[in-house]
Amino acid sequence: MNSNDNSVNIKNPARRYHHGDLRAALIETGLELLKERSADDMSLREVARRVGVSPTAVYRHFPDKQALMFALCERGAEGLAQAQRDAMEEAGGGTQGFDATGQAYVRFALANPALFRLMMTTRKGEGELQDDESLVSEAMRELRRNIASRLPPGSTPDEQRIAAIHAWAWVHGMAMLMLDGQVPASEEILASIRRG
Amino acid sequence: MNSNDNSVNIKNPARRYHHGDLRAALIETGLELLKERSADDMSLREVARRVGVSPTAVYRHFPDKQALMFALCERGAEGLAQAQRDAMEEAGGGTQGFDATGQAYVRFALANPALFRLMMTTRKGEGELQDDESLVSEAMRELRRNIASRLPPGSTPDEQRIAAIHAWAWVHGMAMLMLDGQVPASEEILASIRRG
DNA sequence: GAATTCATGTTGCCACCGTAAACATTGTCG
DNA sequence: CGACAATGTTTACGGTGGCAACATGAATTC
Repeated sequence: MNSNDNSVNIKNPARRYHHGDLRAALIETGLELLKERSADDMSLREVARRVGVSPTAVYRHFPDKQALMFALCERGAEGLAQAQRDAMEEAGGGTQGFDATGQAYVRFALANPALFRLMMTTRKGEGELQDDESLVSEAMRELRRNIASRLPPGSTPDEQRIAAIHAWAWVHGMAMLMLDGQVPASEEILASIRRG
Repeated sequence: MNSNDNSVNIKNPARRYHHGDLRAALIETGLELLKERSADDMSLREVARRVGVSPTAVYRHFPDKQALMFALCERGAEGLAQAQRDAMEEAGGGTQGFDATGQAYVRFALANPALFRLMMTTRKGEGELQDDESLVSEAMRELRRNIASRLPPGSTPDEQRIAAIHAWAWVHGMAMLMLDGQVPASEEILASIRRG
């Protein structure tokens, strides 16, 4: 009944040589580990240890540690996007919904500090420069769409773009300052995030 | 004529057993290294190597690596505070000055990415909870003072506090998104940081 | 000025890390 | 059944932060 057992062969309870679905297990365990440690303090070896597999087995499924971390980021980005959608829907759209997405952003960061940090510092292609889409900025599509509808009519696309960036920066700064302990993560301050 | 030679004994150009001012040299070299590598990729041993000293010599001046990093943060915080004051003064105070400090904040982050990140993730006492003052938030005193004067008269201290936090979060989010490559660090966007 | 003390270096070591290379086991397909 | 490909393990290497023991030399005391 161990829900963390991502193994496919459940016939024999004894240790099998082949895990069954090691890749998924590594990701799941990695995500759990990120609830206890920062991404920097999380070692590939520890993930492997928890899954009950040798350190180098990981390399059958990920070219290097960074690739594993990237997989964790993808999961995180999904979660953030989902949280955004849920918040918008639950608040019934409109201004209320817009405020709710901002607060949901910060709450997601506070609930998953290590993962959130990792997501932010990880870019899509490991190469230096990117086109303009990162994992996270995809999750921000909702935001961008809603920003547009909240601007005075006749705004140029450039104005919309900048307004979206400013709104994102605002909540993102809030999240980071709280994560870094520079600003208390109090409900009072959380609630003050409104009226983009 | 090596300006990086923080040694006191300059008589003998040959390697001396005692460095002279190793502590200062370590900090200076650490800051230089932070211009090339992220804080995580910077090793205590590499700093020692650059200074030309054995790795464990560092421990005569800092209890552990974190303590060295903390010393770098202190320098960084000074630099940031200075940049803020300079910007305010150069712009001649007032609204112009206020906008200038915000842009100076982001520009400082872009100019010292690794140091800025380190400063933000490092808290004063290594213990969990803090009183409300961090290294960086000291540098933000200027901001807080100016925020107060830009609010409608009769604002409560609480409103002032929250307004300052929002202003800080805004520029901080801008800085982080640019550092993380989520938003281009273009002059256009930089210039859009005004009217707190 | 010589002897002693103490701050400040060094060497050697340990456990841990990421990861490459070689080998072992097992599921799959002809 | 037999061969092959996929997926594990073992071993090993260089790098890391940090501890303990030792070496050096500058400052302090007689």
